[in-house]
Amino acid sequence: MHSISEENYIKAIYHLQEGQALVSTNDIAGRMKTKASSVTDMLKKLADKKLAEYIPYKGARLTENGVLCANQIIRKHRLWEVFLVEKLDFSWDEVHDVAEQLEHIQSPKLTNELDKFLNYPKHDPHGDPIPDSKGNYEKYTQVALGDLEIGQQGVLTGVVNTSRDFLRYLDKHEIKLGAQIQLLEIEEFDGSCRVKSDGRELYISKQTVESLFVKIK
Amino acid sequence: MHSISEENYIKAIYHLQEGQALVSTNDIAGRMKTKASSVTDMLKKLADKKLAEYIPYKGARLTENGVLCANQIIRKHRLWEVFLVEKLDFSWDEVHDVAEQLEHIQSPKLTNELDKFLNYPKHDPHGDPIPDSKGNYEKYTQVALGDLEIGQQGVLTGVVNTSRDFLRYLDKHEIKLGAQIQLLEIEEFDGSCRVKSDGRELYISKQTVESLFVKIK
DNA sequence: ACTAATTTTTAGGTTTGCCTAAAAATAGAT
DNA sequence: ATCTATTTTTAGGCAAACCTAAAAATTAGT
Repeated sequence: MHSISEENYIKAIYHLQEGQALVSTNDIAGRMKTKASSVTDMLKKLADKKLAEYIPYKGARLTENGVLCANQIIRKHRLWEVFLVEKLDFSWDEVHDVAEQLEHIQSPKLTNELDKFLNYPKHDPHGDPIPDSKGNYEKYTQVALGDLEIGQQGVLTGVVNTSRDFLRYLDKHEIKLGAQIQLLEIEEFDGSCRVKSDGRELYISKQTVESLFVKIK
Repeated sequence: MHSISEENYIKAIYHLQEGQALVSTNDIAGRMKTKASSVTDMLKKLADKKLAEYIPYKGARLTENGVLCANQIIRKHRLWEVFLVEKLDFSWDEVHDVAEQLEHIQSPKLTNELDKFLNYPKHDPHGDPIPDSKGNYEKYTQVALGDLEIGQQGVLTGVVNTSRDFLRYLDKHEIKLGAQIQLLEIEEFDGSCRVKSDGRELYISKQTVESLFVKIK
């Protein structure tokens, strides 16, 4: 098995290697809030364990095994987030730190039973997809709310910005994931939008529009 | 906060100090499956943190603070056990290892919300009492099934032996916690008993009788 | 292309929690 | 009461995961 520290590095590399061919030591250090020298130590260890390929001075990326491992951690993280929000009345902005702890619990049975208990959710409360027990997840087309055509509608599936303030703002205006949302008008002057969600019309700022993702058919 | 290792020692001392004035280094080492020298190291640290009193060569016991801490860990452990059995279809004999991991998750909100979600259970699936958020728990009189008077009845509240085999045996014979159980007869010759549980009469061995606890009024 | 700036690695150190082996203290037996 | 056996502590080490500071490699500017 892998230590919690190893798992955290795996997760960090996974998120950083999106697109990138190789992830730099410094980028990992930034994300992990450690020093570059600590990252070098760990990269050697992950390479020894065949979880990452590591080319000194060039960078690293996860092997197939490493990606599999990352998917399992992310699966657990996101399932726990669903649990916290749906069953224990946590709000979006409170789940992250706890899920960060829960994602390291080792018990395939626990993970799979939790998945069943939650009715095999496909997305977490932020709209991010939840990998299944084999590591596969739904890669639907997400598009920024602001990129919809006027009059077009979609289902709110995710947020880019996960700052506490932003999530509180959404809660306050009762903008919920899974809600149908329709773009009615874009104000030329400041980029703000008039949208319709759950039957209510509301105005939202350019910044908010850019932080919301919708799934379109 | 306390490390996972510290928490495990606190829990071990708590369980061992029942009755005892002081718990010996060796007893702790036995329960923790470590060496006595490691225990000495940790006792010094716990004493520094005012979680235990430690008298070299004599032994240790938890301070009031240490007991409070132990109660919180036990609270979490037992709440998670209820969750696993009631919500995720785990059986008695599968919950321990997972609960052992989950008990270290740090989030008072999580613990209290879980408690609420489970409807403030008073006992875990083994019949052990669950401390409330202040560390108080119901100390009812538990008595070994074999110590009942002939004809007396009680509610099955706990098991001493938690070996897989034993728990499976109970499941197989549908002997469940919370069931009303009445002692009908003790066989002089081998100590086995005739009991009545949930309307069914069954014979159980001396060994089993000694491993079952009942709550009497 | 060569030097300067940046990035990355190496070397050596710290803390936590464990270990073994030896020394010290306590408990038990006669 | 003394000697032996057991328990406990001390001393010194090891691995994981972090750190700082210095050295080495890479990248970038002109």
